Amino acid sequence: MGKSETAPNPRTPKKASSAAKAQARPARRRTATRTETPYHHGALREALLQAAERVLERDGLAGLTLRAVAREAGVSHAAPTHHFGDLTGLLSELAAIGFRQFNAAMASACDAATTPLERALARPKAYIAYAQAHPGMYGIMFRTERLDYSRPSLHEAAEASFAGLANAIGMMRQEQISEDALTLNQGAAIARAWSLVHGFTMLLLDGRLEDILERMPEGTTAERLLEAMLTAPLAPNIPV
Amino acid sequence: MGKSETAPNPRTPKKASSAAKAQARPARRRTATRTETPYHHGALREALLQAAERVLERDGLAGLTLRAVAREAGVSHAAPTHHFGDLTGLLSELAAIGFRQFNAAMASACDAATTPLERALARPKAYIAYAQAHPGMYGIMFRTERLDYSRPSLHEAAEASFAGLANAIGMMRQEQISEDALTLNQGAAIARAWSLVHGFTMLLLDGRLEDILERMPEGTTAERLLEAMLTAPLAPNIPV
DNA sequence: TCCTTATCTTTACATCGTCAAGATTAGGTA
DNA sequence: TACCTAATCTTGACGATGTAAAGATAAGGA
Repeated sequence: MGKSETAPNPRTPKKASSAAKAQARPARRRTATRTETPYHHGALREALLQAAERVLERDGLAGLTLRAVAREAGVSHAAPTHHFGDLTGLLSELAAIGFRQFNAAMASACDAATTPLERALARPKAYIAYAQAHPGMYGIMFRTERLDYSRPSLHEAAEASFAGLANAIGMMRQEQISEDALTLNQGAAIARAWSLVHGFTMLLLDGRLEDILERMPEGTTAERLLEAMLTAPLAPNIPV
Repeated sequence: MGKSETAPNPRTPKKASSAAKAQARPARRRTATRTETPYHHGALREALLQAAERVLERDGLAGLTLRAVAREAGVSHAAPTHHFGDLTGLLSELAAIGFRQFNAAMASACDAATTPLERALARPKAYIAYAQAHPGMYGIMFRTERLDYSRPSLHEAAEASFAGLANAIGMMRQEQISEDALTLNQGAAIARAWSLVHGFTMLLLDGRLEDILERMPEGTTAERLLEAMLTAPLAPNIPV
């Protein structure tokens, strides 16, 4: 596609889109109509984040570049810099959004559960369901190396995710889990639950579980395998 | 560092390094000494893979580029193309090497174990030990999206890794695990073991377990947490 | 000895992240 | 209201990357 990088700003007008035509825009003639594409966007930061989410869903992790996001939002390639600093900044803010979506999905799944077994399975199921529905977002959150957890939004969202996990483990073990002190068994339980579901999800998204699924009784889905993994009895005298 | 990309090939002479000096090499005068830097490397493929491993250890995943590998090996930036096709090819061959190292480490750890408990813990411990010792390599194997499993070397090495896991699970369960048919419980056991250790390793390498480790009894190491995670009794009536 | 082919270099191109400088406008201040 | 500072956005440039094409060089068989 010829789509030259230096083409005039094709941002779509937000309101009063009428009478906005035949604008060759030779160099930059503004202050007249004002309805076409204002120099100042007004809410570019949010627009960029939404554009990034679209690009991520459309082109995957590899296609998510600063310039692609700027193109998708219809601004110049350097516009994101002012709002996010650099690529790490954009990815971090996007990851924060992902964590919030993620937490919300697990919380609502948890609320809908009634029996103890349902409650125990609700979070893991919601976990992999979110990852399968938004693999790009999950990759931003857990696969990328370029994340800056010193950013408050990301730090808070990730912290909330961890707190939700710890809380769920506490509920299952029917004991209070303190904020700043964990027993060995408590830490082990949290690490086990997190590792299990996170590892399963990574392997699933990477297609590494297909070998297993193919060799299992036909019709075995990933969700069924997850359920079996979480509930199947352990062999005697064997810790894992 | 001025290190111009077009500087004359600085490959170090392999043997007979004497009498190889004062070579301004104005344009390309070869066929005379032959001891300096032959146009044909002779074993460039292996040299590139070793260079890639060095670059990976030195500069991490982000620094591992085709051109950096070529520089490290002292050849032109397009030389790797002929041997690996593209970046995916190089990464895939490197990942295959990683899987072989990985399998060897786990196998030897397994052989050294005597008691059943040791045998059960030997593989997981060797798994995270390898990942901690070679985080770059582990990243190539499990974090990169650019891997081509249709390459025979990578396919075989990854398959061997999986077979080793399935075999270990079979030993622990004291049952034969067939090549092409898995019961639900067998598949669940394999998925559980793999997910647990893989997830734990990813979280550990990403620094996401530090929050947990800090809050646990002081002196708790990652290895201790792993051990507890694998052996701590599960709470009653709770599957996870 | 010659010639085909594999190997390696050179050159070029599109794309990327990032920086610096300029253009434009919003919003407070007189 | 008029101005002015600062925020916002664009333009242009730079070095780095992956990849393709074309040329140079040497290896190995005919």
